[in-house]
Amino acid sequence: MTERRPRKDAIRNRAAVLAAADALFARCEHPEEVTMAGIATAAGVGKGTLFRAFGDRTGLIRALYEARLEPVRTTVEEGPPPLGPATPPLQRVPALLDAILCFKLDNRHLALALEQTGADSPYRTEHYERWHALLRDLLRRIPGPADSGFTAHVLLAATRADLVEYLAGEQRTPREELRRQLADFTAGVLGTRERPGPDAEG
Amino acid sequence: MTERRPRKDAIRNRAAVLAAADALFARCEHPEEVTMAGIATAAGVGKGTLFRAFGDRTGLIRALYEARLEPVRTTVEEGPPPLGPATPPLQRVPALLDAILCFKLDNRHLALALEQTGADSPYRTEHYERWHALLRDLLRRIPGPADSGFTAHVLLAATRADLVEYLAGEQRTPREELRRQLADFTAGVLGTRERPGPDAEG
DNA sequence: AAGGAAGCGGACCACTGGTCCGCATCGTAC
DNA sequence: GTACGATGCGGACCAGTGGTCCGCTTCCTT
Repeated sequence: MTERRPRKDAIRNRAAVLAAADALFARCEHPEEVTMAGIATAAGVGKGTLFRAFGDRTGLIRALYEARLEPVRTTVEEGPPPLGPATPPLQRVPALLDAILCFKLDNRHLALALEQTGADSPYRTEHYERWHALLRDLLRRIPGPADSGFTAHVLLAATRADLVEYLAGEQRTPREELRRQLADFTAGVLGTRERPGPDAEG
Repeated sequence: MTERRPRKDAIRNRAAVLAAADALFARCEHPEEVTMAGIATAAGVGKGTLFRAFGDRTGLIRALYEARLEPVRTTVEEGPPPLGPATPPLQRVPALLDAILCFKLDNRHLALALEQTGADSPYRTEHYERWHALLRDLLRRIPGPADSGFTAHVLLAATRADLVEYLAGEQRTPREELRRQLADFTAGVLGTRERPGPDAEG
């Protein structure tokens, strides 16, 4: 329990590094062209400081990602409907997926950088496990013969960073259309799709 | 038009490189520990030969992958049902996805190596475009309000190499169970699942 | 047989993530 | 305020990667 508080220069440097990295990832097209040395320079610190504070490149990216994701997580875990825990599963599942999709759209560069850290599978990260567990539990409360765990994986795969990047960034699919497509697909999986209707195909 | 045939030593070397790379990828757990120099040494050629024949690392992996995939492609394009073109969409879609899943299970290392080539998105490859176009066209012939293109992307995302690796390799999901889960999910998406309640046109 | 084209190979290069340790900075005890 | 040990800093340094280059070898053609 002798958790000594970090020194104030350490705190300042950590913040500077995170800010610099965030800016660099936002500015650059391909995440791999953001190097550790570049981040260090941009933050005005030495490389050693980066590795001391975050362990390695993956650790830095993960820290950045988690920081950005934190508001979403809070809203999901203790916010009001339709994202919060009080929402019935049939509405919460699509709301959750939409929130994740929007997050990835708003943080494409970061999400891409994180998933592209080839070293370890993107499935063994804490935040993936969390989303998956939540989604799986929600799906379990919705009648349907398909395996909830697998369905949760596939629904999450529909929001993978590189797919989102491909559709939104390269194919220029507009944000709202992408959201609608995901919602439609989700509705189909959940069986909540409105029956024969005027589906205005755009 | 003046396509000169390659010299015979070039042909021999190319084959040797492909064989050596295949063996190395099969032997190693993580694809990134297979280096170009290692492949060259194992094949008994110089590094220059690798790059001359395949352009870069991605080119080599892609060539290997396409070579392995070729039988599947042939079966799909001109084979008998349920994979061949004579099959009605409602049966061909699940058959196609099952074939892709099995292929990835049988070639996990290669598929992983290919998808992990972070440089370019896995969505802009020739074979992905081919699978996607085929799947999308099949889906178009099945009534359903969801966007066929997007649905095709998500169904293909369900067979992504790292997800398959995670489920089969790390979580030890048995092959047959994985196939069943994918089939179940697909059936749900297609609406071909025997449903107790409201059946749409099907 | 001879000449030129195609291909070879491995030293070489640029650059990366990551380490290391002498030195500056900080928090604390007096 | 000052002295002092602990904490953190920084950038030279390292190992190892993908990729290039060019003198030399092998092959094909005539």
